[in-house]
Amino acid sequence: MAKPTINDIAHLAGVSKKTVSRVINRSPLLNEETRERVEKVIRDTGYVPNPQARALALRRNFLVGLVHDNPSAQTVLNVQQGILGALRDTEFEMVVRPVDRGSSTMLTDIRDFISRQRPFGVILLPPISENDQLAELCQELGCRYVRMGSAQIDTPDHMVASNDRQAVMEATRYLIAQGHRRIGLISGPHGFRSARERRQGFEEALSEAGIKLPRSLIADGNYTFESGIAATQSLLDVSPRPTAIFASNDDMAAGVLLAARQRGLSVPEQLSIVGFDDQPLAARLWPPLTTVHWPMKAMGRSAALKLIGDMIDENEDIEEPSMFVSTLVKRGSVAPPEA
Amino acid sequence: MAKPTINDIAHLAGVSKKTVSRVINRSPLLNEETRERVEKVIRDTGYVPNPQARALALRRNFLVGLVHDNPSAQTVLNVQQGILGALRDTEFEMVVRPVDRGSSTMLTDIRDFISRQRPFGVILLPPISENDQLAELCQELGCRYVRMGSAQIDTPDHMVASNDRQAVMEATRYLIAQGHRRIGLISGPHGFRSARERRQGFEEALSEAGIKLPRSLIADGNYTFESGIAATQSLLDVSPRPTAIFASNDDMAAGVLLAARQRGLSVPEQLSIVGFDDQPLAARLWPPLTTVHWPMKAMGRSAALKLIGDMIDENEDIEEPSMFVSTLVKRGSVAPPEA
DNA sequence: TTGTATGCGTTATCAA
DNA sequence: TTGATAACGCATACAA
Repeated sequence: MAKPTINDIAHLAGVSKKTVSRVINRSPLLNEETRERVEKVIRDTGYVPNPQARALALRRNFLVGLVHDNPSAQTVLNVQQGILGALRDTEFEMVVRPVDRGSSTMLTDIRDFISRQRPFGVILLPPISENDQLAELCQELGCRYVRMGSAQIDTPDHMVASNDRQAVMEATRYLIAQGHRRIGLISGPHGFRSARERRQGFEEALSEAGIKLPRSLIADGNYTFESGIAATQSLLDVSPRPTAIFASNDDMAAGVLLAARQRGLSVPEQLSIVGFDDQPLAARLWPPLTTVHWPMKAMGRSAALKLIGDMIDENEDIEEPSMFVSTLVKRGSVAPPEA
Repeated sequence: MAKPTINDIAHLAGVSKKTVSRVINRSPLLNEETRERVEKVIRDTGYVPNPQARALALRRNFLVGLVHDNPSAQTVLNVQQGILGALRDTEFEMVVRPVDRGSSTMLTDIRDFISRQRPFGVILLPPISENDQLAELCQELGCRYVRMGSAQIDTPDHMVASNDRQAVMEATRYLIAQGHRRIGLISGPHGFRSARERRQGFEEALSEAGIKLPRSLIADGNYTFESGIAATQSLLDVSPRPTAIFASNDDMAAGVLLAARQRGLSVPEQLSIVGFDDQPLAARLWPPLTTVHWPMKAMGRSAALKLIGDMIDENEDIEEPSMFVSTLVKRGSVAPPEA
């Protein structure tokens, strides 16, 4: 049989379409036996409402857009899992929209996407989430949005943030507590808010301990494995060389590990390493990487709930948190410096 | 201004809706100046057709479903990139649908998804793509589908496969050519077609070289890092111990590396390792992992094009390949065995 | 080459 | 508590 429509159900149940519609939408003003009769027909026929038709009539659809520019594979996936967990058992679907932040047409591309699909809302991943023009664009187009990122750069209803600065401060304090004084930093790319926050957390922890950080112990990275290798090479050329390195993400930390090995330095005995992200990779390296856990899955879930919360919450008073704390995961890549 | 509709455009251009519709759908029978006049209005107003309305009228929508059960983060992401590349500049969007293959309701869940959303088509990832009941379900529901996997288990129009067996044969031949005779295998989970194909490729290469494989050199894994460690421990207990190990995926190969290190074995001098997948992880390990490149991105692209090809091809004669070859990537984890 | 009438499956309005 | 009728925005059949 062809797919039944609301008309078929109405006919079979001997009621009007509107009544069927009321049953579907759990309208309170409905005779109980009418409801049961209609529900039986729905069950028997396996009828499901057509989302496209609903979208047209309601003038809103059930798509949540995930707009991103490949922060890192694992990050994207964690966020997706979080979002999909929140969307589970709702009528919402997640559509993924990758963009190219290097392209001059990025804003136009996103504008086209939003004005074409008119998604119920969009979730913006870092680093493009840091782009204020993008947020303004969403406002202008009347599209709900939630930004994810490493600092509170929007109002709580539009933002799910991690406190990267605080987390890196704690990680750095841990290195200091282990006895390290010469600690190198590999920063993230210029212009990334996450890079700035992590760097500031690092610097604050040092200054709080009264440690002066020579400029030579700060190396530029761009979040790639290769940049981690290159940055480490320059850091290890400094004399006296650092006894520990904080890399602003795990991929770069993996590069540190490789570069250290190439120099014949043993980790953690001769060089301690701390990363950021807590990707699966971190636990697979040797020694396993001490790193900051970035709760992107939980944040993705929260972002999605912020977006659709109003539509599904029976009890609307559940307020999604807009700030998440990252925690240090201690594994094997940190030890006290050699005498 | 509210979003303009086809009616507004028709009105502004002084034509009927149908004419506007013809312009949108590039109907050939249209007066050139009429077309230009309408197109100008469309440009000026920034009009874009409503996909939901189109979907309703056309009785088909523009959603491509990606149904999977988390093979591995990187695999999912590679496939997504491939699909999204193919969908780029089309009116199609990708919706992601994770399911739980362990759950008894998996088929029901997917049935609900398909009959509710009525996606234009679905792409099924391994391992659930190997489930024939799932393919039958798609047929029954009249939903286009393409299965991805490690062997040709459906007709070419429904299948994008990699030739895992062939690829593993070549990888194993490479180990043999290096002089290895005692080679251990860590298999994938029972019931996975990819596991079977890879194992068979391994066994065929050995038998072709006249090498008899003792049962003790085959260890069961389940594609996780941890299972790679456990399997390696049992393999290295065999006496004489193997000089090389083929792990059926990279995560397990990373486990081999770790377990070897725990035993104090140097890689590749005392133990050679070959993996499968060519995840980014493979290049970040030390030594970098020799592994089989699994072209999931290209396969995802091909799967998407197979699905929507008819709708977008100007020249319909481009036949998407249904078989992809995986190639061996030689890095540092293989060397001749010690004397 | 263009327009009219009608349908797609749902919800909203307003009256019964 | 229910139903008739009109949207929603677009496409198709059939005329003109």
